Amino acid sequence: MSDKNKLPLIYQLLLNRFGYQGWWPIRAEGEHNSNYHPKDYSFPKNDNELFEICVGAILTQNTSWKNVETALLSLRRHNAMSPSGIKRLPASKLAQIIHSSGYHNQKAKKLKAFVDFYLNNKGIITRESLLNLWGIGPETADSMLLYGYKVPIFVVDAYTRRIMGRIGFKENSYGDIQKLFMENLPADHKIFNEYHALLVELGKNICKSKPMCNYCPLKSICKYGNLR
DNA sequence: TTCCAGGCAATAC
DNA sequence: GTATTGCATGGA
Repeated sequence: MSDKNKLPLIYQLLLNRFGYQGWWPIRAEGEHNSNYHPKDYSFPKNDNELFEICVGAILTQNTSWKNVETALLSLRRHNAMSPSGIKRLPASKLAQIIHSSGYHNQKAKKLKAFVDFYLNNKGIITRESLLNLWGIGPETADSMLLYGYKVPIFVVDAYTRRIMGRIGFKENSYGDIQKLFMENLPADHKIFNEYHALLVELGKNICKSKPMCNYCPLKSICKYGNLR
């Protein structure tokens, strides 16, 4: 099997093992916490939910979602989970509120920069314009576009790179890996959504820095797994 | 104690 | 142009 033909197969194997993931975790009407909503691709349903996804995308940079969740709760408690709420706060105060997410001084500055942009560009958000902002790189921009704006663009993260590298794909840069997925799968935001979430699930639980290949649903097609 | 987490910008070479 | 370093909290 050629490498490219593996992409749909990997998706099926991951889906069979882990099931639908229901990303992006979001606090819906009447819910207290951010929750996953498997097989429901209607989120975000409004501007508040969209904004919350964008905030989460910035806060989760190189940080566990658990720490981000604490920071999101803190923002809500301080009445600051909105563009105006964040704009009104001094960066130092904002940093205190989100401290559990780590890098809180940097992330406070990133949130401020994003909010200014967001308020000045209602609804018109391009990848390029996001990348021009201080604090937003390719993964954060693509996460906002895919999970917030339902744009069919593939999100590449550290897990994706590790997993694809171990399986034996030669593509290594963000752009090359992204192209690999986008040129060999239907351009459907629901599929890109699940696929990325499933890769995270595999990377978190099995294809860790110390991989547990014996439990891996991809063992049969993985170069690294077959060496073990 | 050490390592790692749903990156990015600044700096060094 | 690529490699390294600083940013920081919290759980395993």
